[in-house]
Parts: sequence; C-alpha cells; structure tokens
Amino acid sequence: MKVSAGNRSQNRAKQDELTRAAHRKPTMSDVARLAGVGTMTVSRVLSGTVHVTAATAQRVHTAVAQLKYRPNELARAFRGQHSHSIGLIIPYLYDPFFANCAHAVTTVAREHGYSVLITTSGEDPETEFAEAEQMLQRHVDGIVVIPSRFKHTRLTRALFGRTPVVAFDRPVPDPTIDVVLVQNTAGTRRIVEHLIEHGHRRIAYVALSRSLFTINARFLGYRRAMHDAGLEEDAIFDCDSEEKTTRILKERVSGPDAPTALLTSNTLVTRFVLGAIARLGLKVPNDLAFAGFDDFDLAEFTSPPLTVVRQPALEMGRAATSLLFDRVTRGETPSTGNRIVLPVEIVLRRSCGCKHHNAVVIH
Amino acid sequence: MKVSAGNRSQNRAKQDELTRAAHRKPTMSDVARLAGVGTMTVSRVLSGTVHVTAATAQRVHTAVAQLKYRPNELARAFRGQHSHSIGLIIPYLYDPFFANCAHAVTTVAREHGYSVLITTSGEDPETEFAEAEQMLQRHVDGIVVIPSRFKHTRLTRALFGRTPVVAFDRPVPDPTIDVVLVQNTAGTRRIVEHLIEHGHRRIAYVALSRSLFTINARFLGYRRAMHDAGLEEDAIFDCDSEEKTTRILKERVSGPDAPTALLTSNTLVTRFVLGAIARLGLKVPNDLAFAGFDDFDLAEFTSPPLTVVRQPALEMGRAATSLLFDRVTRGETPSTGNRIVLPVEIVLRRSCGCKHHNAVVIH
DNA sequence: CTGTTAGCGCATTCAG
DNA sequence: CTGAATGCGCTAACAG
Repeated sequence: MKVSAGNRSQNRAKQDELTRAAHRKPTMSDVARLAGVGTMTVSRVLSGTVHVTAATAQRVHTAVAQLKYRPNELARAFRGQHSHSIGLIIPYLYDPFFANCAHAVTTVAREHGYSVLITTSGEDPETEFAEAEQMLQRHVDGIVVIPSRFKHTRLTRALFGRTPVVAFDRPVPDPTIDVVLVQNTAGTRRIVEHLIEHGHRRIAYVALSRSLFTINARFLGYRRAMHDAGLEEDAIFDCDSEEKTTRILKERVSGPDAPTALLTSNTLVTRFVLGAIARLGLKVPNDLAFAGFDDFDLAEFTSPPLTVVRQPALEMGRAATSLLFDRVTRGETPSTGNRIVLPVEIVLRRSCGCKHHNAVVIH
Repeated sequence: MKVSAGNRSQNRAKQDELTRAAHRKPTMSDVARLAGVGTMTVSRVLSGTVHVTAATAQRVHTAVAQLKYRPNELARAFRGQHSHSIGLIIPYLYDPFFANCAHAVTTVAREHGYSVLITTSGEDPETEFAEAEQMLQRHVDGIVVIPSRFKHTRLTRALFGRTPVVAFDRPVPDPTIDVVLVQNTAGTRRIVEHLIEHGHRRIAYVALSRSLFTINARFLGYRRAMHDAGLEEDAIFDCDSEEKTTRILKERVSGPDAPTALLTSNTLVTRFVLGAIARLGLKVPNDLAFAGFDDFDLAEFTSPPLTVVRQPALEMGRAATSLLFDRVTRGETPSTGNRIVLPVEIVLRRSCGCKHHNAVVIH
C-alpha cells in the first residue's frame, strides 16, 4: 500500500492515539478519533441499529480491534434504559434443588445476552427484602425469586415498581406477581395413594416447618389422599435435625399406632429420616415403607432405592426466567400475574415396597 | 409545631417536590431540594465520609425517607472507582460441589457489602473467556473463578489488567494469579495407602477426563502410593457416562488381573461406578472395595456407606474470596500470586472394608 | 461545615 | 448517512 503525505500524518495521529490509550481503558471517543469519525458513528456501528457506509464501518472496526476497545457496560446501563442484567434471589445455593433452579436461570439469561446478579436470602424475609432493594438500586431489568416464608415476605409490587418480577417454586401474597409452581398437592396425593395401594393404612407425613409454602401444599395433598381413603392423618412437623427426627421416630415407631409408611416433605427431611432409619436399624420397606418429595442425584443408590416425587427444577427455572424475559422485552407491567403449574413425576423405586429392578416413572 | 409564613412556603415547596418525584425515581438532587441543601451534602450524609451538622444531617435523612430515595448504584459505580460487585465463574451450578463453593463466595461477598455476578462456563474455555470479558466490561472489582481446562484456558493477567483475580479448585497457567487449592495429591495418596492397608494389591483409579487439573493431581497421588508400595498402576480414564463405566467395569472385573478395589476421581464418576456396581450385582466391599474423592450429602446412605476424601468446599470458596477482597480493598496488583493449599480429610465409612458403625474422620 | 463546578462514557436528541 | 451538543446521577476537587 502506498503512503502519501496525507496518510503519513494520519499515521502519526494514529500512533498518538495508540500510545495515549495505552494506560487507561480506551473509550468510544478514542476509537472515534483513531477512526477519524464521530463518536456517534462508532456507537452506531457497534449497536448496529442505524446503517452506516461499509467503508466507515470497516475503519471503526479496525480502530476497535487496534485499541482492543470494549464498551463500558456500566456507562451504557447508566445512560440507557436497560442494564442487561437480571437478579436472582434464592434461599440457599448449597441446596441441590435450588442450585439446579439457579442453573436454569443463568442459562436462560445467557441465551438472552443477560448477566445475572445472584444472592441468597437464607429463608429470611428481611435479608430477602434488603437484597431485592439492592438489586433494584443496581437497576436490574427484572428479578426471579424463590420467595422466603409466605406470611412474612415483604416482596410486593409496590417495592418493585415497574421492574418485572417472577416468583417460582413458591408464590408471594401479591397476586399481580407472576409465579411458576409445581404440582405439590397433586403429586403428594398421588404418591400417598400409591402407598395406600401397597396396603398401608397408617402413613405419616414427616415434614419441615409449616411456614414454608411447599411443605404445606404437600401436606394438603397428603391430607386429601388420607381423607379420601378414610384414613387418619398423622403429621410430624419441624423435623429440622437428624437428632430430633431420630428421637421422634424412635418414639413413634414403637408406639401403639406406629406408622407402617412414611412420606417426607423434601430432601432435607429425607436425609434426616434416612439417618434415623439407619440408627434405629429399621428395614425398608418391610419394617417401614418410605417415599419422599423431591428426587435427588443419589436416590437411586440409597438402600433401598428411594421412591420419590420428582420436580422439574430445570424446567421451572427455565419457565420462570422465560416469563421474566417476556415482560422485560415487552416492557409491560401486568395488572394480573400469570400462574403456571408444572407437572411432577412419580419415580417408583423400591423403598415404597415396589419390586421393580429399575425405576418406573409415572407421569 | 408552629407554622410561620416561611415554613408555609417551604411546605409548599416540599409538596411540589414530593409530587414531582412521584413518577420517576427520586434522585439525589430531589433529596437536596427537599432538604434545602446541596447535592454534595446529601452525598456526604449518605456516605458518612465527611462530618456534617447533626441538624442538616437530620433534614437530609427526613427527605430521604419521605422520597424513599435510594442511591442509583449504577451511577455511583459509573462515577467512582468501585462497582461494589465481584464476578464468579464456575463450570456448573448443578454440581453440588461447585454450588457449595458458590455459596461460600456469595456469603463472603455479602459480608463485604458486595454483589455477585455469577456465570457458568460449562468447562468451555471460550465461554469462560467471553464471560470474563463481559464481567470486565461491567467493571467488576474482582473475579473469583474455577478455571476450565488448564491447557486451554485463556485466563491471563493480560486479560484482566488491574482487576484482581483469584482462581480456586484448579490453577491457571499464569503464575501471577492467586490460587486456592486442596490437597488433591496428598489426599489421594493417603486413601490409596488405606486401601493397601486393607490388603488390596490391585487397585484401579477410575476417572474422568485427563484434561482436568484435579483429576490429574489425584492421579499423581494414586501413582505415588502405588509406586511406593511396589504395586502396578491401573488407571481407567474418560468414564463419562454410566453406560460406558458399566461396560468397562464389566470387562475389567472379570478379567485376569481384575482390581479388588476402586478409587474414583470425583463424585460424578462415583455415581457412575455406583450405578455399574448395582447393575453388575457386585458386593461392596467383598467383591470390590471402593472409595471416592469428594464427599457428598448422601455418601453416608449409599449401600454400603462410602469412604471418601472430603474436600473443604466452603472453606475453599471462603479463602479464595477473602484473598480477593484483600486485593480489592488494598488495590494492589501482585507481581507474584499466592498459592494456598487447604487440607483434606479422609472419611472412613464402610465401602473400603472398614467395620466402623459411624464414620471415622482422619485429618 | 457546605455549596458550586465539572465530568465519568455513552446514546438520545437535533442539525447538517 | 454523519456529527455536535446535551445530560443521565453521582462524587472528586475546589472554593467559600
């Protein structure tokens, strides 16, 4: 390529630009100067919203490459209407079920080119509230949340203003907020019916705190199944440690109306009961049949393999986030919230008394 | 309280301010006007850096409360030096080990008043690179990352510039980057020695991809233990599905030099092997003894309970994040990286051949 | 102790 | 099709 006098002075300017931008992050005007255009042209080339000549676009691209320019997303978000980020609030990250939900959320967000601000509430409504506010202050474009205790949550439409919100796994009292749930009640009912079909009459529901929506919704399913079969209900709440669970179970199992089957409210309680059963030397399913709500990675390898209600964690996170992006991209604030309920599956293994060698899944 | 003429007009102004700010988010100057002070006074009251009179501070606080003013964190981050956010990049969120690590990171971040941008790399160096760039563009104050494949990672000091970075669980090639690891090699060596003490001579290492640092580091420990005992090594790599693992194991177990004990490289492979063992109808530990690297929630409840090397996931996440905040708050860019190695524990249950009723932990 | 000025990097005006 | 001016909300630097 020939170098004319004009080109030479241009090259000189280029050198200046390159050295100038060496120590601080290059900005859009650095790129503009180097390319010999206005900042708006750069902006337009990068955003691709308005058409520019192929030649100038090329020069901009070259300059961007030379300076290794990266747009400052902070400035962009500050200036514009969107931060291209969403918030995710879940109770705990160490719970595999919630972690799976979170995975779905981050995956969908990436598909939309969005970043995710994550935080945990620890099931504490105050922490949850504070974290939601923090996210709002960061101008997230939307929030997906697994709300903490229904009765105490401070998550309302008023708090969020125009920012779209989707709750999942558990609802919030505010009916204008979208929510994605699973069939907690119906699923539990079906599995209790299955236990009854195995001939059990005294079936106990072993559960965590009543203040959690899912635990209660499942309790309802248990009640209905028992009631419909003309059986007496037997609920054991607040099993929040292996010690406590063992103590309670020890007492109940040797009592006069000892249950012959157990249904646990969630994986944490399943774990406690598994521990109690081992300590008490009970044989499953002969001494005691056993089923749990919520499948987990190694349910197939406990002894015996565990019959469970499987919740579609990934689908739920995916559905919630998709719903959020519907709102985000359409920019509408709903006066009435959606309520999506996803189906669950019953996974029959052997702890319920079934003899299958491999799991049988009922939809 | 009496209302003078001056107060009345002030109240009028207040009303105006309140209605004006009703439909858009109140800004600092809204607060300043309502409180009858300058924006800087508001800024100072809120940040608490410079002393202001108790009386004026009070008026500012009142105005803030009336308008429900919340500082725009985006503007603050844009203007200032810090975004008060850190980035977290992990391979997967659905892996309980990584989820635990993530939990520690978010916890420590909150202790420092920081938000966390989370993303998953899926073990793909390109995704990891793109996500890191994205975070840099968002001006995070630091990044904690569980890097993907060592040989292919594009994470270098040059990429991050002055932004502090801490790698954990696995190192990166760039020695200037801080890293927090666990005793992969030493831990594996100890557990293999334990298997040898049980009388095993043919011990196989069953593993995932060799391109993962941890898998290799553990392999090294296995090799050393075997070599020191004068035994022949027997490594089975790329067990990346239950089917494949079953196929390989079936063949090996009936072969002439069939291993009498197995060591798995991580929980995923443990799961595959557990499945294979069940399908092949093998009795643990009599037909085949078994130990795994990485403890998990229900290792106690598999049949038989599993002997494992327990890694301190929470401590590792905590250490990495603390290290990051040391850098972030001190604002120094190190020329030489720290390398912290955390100890592991051996949890003896029954799959190795031990007869303990409860787990015995060796430090 | 407090107010004024200025500008961070970008994209939405509005003119050419 | 392209460029110049303007201001988003906040805080460092400088007055007063």
